[in-house]
Amino acid sequence: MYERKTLPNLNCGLDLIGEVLYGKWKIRLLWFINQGHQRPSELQRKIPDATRRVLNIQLKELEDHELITKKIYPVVPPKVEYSLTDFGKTLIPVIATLGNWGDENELRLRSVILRRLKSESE
Amino acid sequence: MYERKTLPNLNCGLDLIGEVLYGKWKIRLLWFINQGHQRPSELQRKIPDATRRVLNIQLKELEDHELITKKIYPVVPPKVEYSLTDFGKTLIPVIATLGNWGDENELRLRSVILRRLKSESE
DNA sequence: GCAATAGGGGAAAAATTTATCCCTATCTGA
DNA sequence: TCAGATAGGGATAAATTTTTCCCCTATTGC
Repeated sequence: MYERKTLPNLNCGLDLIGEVLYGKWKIRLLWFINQGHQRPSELQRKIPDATRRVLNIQLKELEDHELITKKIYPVVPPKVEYSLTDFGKTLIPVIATLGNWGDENELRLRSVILRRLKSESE
Repeated sequence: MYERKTLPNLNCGLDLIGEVLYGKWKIRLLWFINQGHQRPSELQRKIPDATRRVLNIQLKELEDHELITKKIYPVVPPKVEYSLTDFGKTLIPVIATLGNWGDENELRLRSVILRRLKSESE
């Protein structure tokens, strides 16, 4: 595992939430787990652009941060289920706020993002 | 400037907001600009851990995404002021939601984040 | 014996983001 | 005249994150 060389800032609320939510797929993982897609293979199907590996890594981080729990059923073939902790559930409205802003401004966002991408590649 | 090799996902609101808010200092930049700290040197003082360079780069991205505007006064020494656009202002409540969650859970977050950092370095 | 299933993990490479270093310019104040 | 404030940029290095590739577990069914 990669070991940080510089310590993160933990000065304010924004630093703190950033520390647990940063990660390309974490927010989506929380969202889908909340929607009842709890098994690793389901999550992979919901997020096909991420590799299995990264999802595992980010799920582990979410677990370490006590936002989700992992339940391993001792059966064969293995069965694993992730659930939000009570703490993790308190994040759902926050994530909803983010998603709503994105949805409400979809057209404009798509436009400015694509414009910037194009100008970069010139 | 670095040129992306893979296109970002822009499927849902979460993807879209992520695209404009990802960046280590962007949220803080928006926050401080909203609080009236509009000049680059002020912003640097507010965010001493970031280098001048990164702040400039991220400010440029925020500008390209139409969240802020940059006004250059033709004086010497140079004077520059950033302001939120109307679009950018709509993000403030969203950022407040993030910061509030972080503040409300400060102790717990600090604890789980530090625990994870320690276990990493073993 | 072999494939399918369901879940993982290590090592190294690639992608991406941030940081470092050094440079430009002008004016003010000591 | 030199230091410091103001704002900025290019090149390169370092840090960090994500992807790729290949491997492992154990059981069931054929």
